[in-house]
Amino acid sequence: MISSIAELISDRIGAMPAGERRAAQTLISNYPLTGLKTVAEFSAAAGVSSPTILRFVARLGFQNYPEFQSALQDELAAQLQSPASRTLNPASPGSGGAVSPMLEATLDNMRETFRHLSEKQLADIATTLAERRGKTFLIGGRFTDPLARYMAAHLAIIQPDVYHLAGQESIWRDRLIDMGKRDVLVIFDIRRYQESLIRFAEKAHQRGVQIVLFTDQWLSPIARFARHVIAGRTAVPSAWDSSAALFVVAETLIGAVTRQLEAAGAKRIRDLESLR
Amino acid sequence: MISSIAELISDRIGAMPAGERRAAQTLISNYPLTGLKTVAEFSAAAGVSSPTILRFVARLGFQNYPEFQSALQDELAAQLQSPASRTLNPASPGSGGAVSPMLEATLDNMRETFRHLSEKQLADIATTLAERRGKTFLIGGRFTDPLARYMAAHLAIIQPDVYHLAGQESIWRDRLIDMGKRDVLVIFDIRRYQESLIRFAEKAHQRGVQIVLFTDQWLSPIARFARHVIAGRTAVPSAWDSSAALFVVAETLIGAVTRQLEAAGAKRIRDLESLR
DNA sequence: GGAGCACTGTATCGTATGTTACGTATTTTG
DNA sequence: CAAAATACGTAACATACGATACAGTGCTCC
Repeated sequence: MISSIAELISDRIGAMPAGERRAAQTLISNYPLTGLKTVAEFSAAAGVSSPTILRFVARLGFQNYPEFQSALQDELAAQLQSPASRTLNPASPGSGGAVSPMLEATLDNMRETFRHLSEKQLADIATTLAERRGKTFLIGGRFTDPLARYMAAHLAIIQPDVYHLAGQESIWRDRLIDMGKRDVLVIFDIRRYQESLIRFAEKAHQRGVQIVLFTDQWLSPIARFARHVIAGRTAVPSAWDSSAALFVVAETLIGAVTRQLEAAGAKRIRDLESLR
Repeated sequence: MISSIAELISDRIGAMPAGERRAAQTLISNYPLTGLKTVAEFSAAAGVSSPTILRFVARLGFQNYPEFQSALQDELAAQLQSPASRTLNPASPGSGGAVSPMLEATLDNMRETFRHLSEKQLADIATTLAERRGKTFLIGGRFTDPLARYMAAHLAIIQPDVYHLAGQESIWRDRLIDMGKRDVLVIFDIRRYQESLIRFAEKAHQRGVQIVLFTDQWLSPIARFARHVIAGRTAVPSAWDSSAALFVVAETLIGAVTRQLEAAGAKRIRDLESLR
């Protein structure tokens, strides 16, 4: 079975005329980037004419050039999104043998999640949470609401006016009345994205509330309304998605907010310390 | 110094208008593939119009869209040629920020936690949860109760009679009446260990309830009464302890229980699948 | 050695793509 | 609250891109 285009090419390169073979070799030698460029660039790189490139692509079974490029992009996407398949490192020695693939996937998810998350972004979000002039609300979906609770439990200690929105939809929907521009709403929403949350986010957005969204890599529709979006990886070899990466981001944010408030010499923090 | 376009974006994303920010977030969440597609596709993915994409690209300093795409391709080329550099921001210079140390510590915690946790232990605990003949109760402390909720949210789907004990102490204390030998109680308790939880665990133990304890490496006093103890590492460079390792163990257990029930051909699992 | 065939490049065409101008909506500022 | 400024989308435009027809070239086989 042929799974990648590279395999497909090396499979058929023998049955190709000279010009197309040059095209194939050029593509393989710089795979898959040359194939993502224009036909003209590809042909120039291979030293052949554009029609030859198109004939080459047609011989591989693609209807047209864009279809060929899409296939390459899909392949690249799969490659980039699953770094696990790329790590040929045979079982790091410190792990001491058979570690569950579940853990490995989770660790990968975290690295990937943070790779797409710069220090600056995190600092910005922390600032949003630390310097908000109004109130902070937190809410989550079916499986992620515990994360909202976890974050709320910490933030509520170092800041006043932190509220977790719990219970029935009708209950927190009515709390929209209290929300305005100076407030921050932290939402956790991974697929399948919940209608009720989306509606809630939209209305909050209309009221000028700043929204911080924790979601998965496919981005909840709420991203439309969000001021800040954190996209965590959720794929693990299990029947369920993993929220572990988002959990770690949440903890990191809690730490960052705490540090900012400390640095700002917030009175509340000093009071807290004197209480301990 | 800014070396990658991703950095450039996250550096300026704060100073962008809403539409362009959505474009930026969409690109980052699926970096860099979205940027390699056409303007129309990019704009559709981000939910904005094409001109917004072009303005976004212009704001990043590119003269036109093709130039932007070329830059992305060059970056990708460099990345593909040196796969080593793809593991996390390699000691990103000037990272006075506390993100990397925090993440590193968390990852270490997980490895350490699982190093002291054999496959067999996990399997045993999963079996305890899967083959229990009575009910499952879950409860946690001030910061760990969300973990109990998270686990309950999943288990309650694949099993009947799973209850999270919430609210005031007096409420769940009274539920002791319902508990007996065939039941399982999952407790999350890290320091400082909560008196109320310890009392509760003791009474449950006296009634013959099987206790599964999630705690930190210093072991909650509840360990005396527990049938199974999971000791997670919690130390991170932050003002707070981290529950991330325990969270991952919880997720792993959820997955293991699910698998066991599937393997046992539980009717409920089949019914669930037919519902989807 | 000549006829047939396959391969490749040049030139042209239609179209999809990036680009720009303009009007409307939204936000910011005095 | 008014007015300016900024941001955003619709629609029209020009370009560059992929596709195709056709002619030239080299090779094979009789």
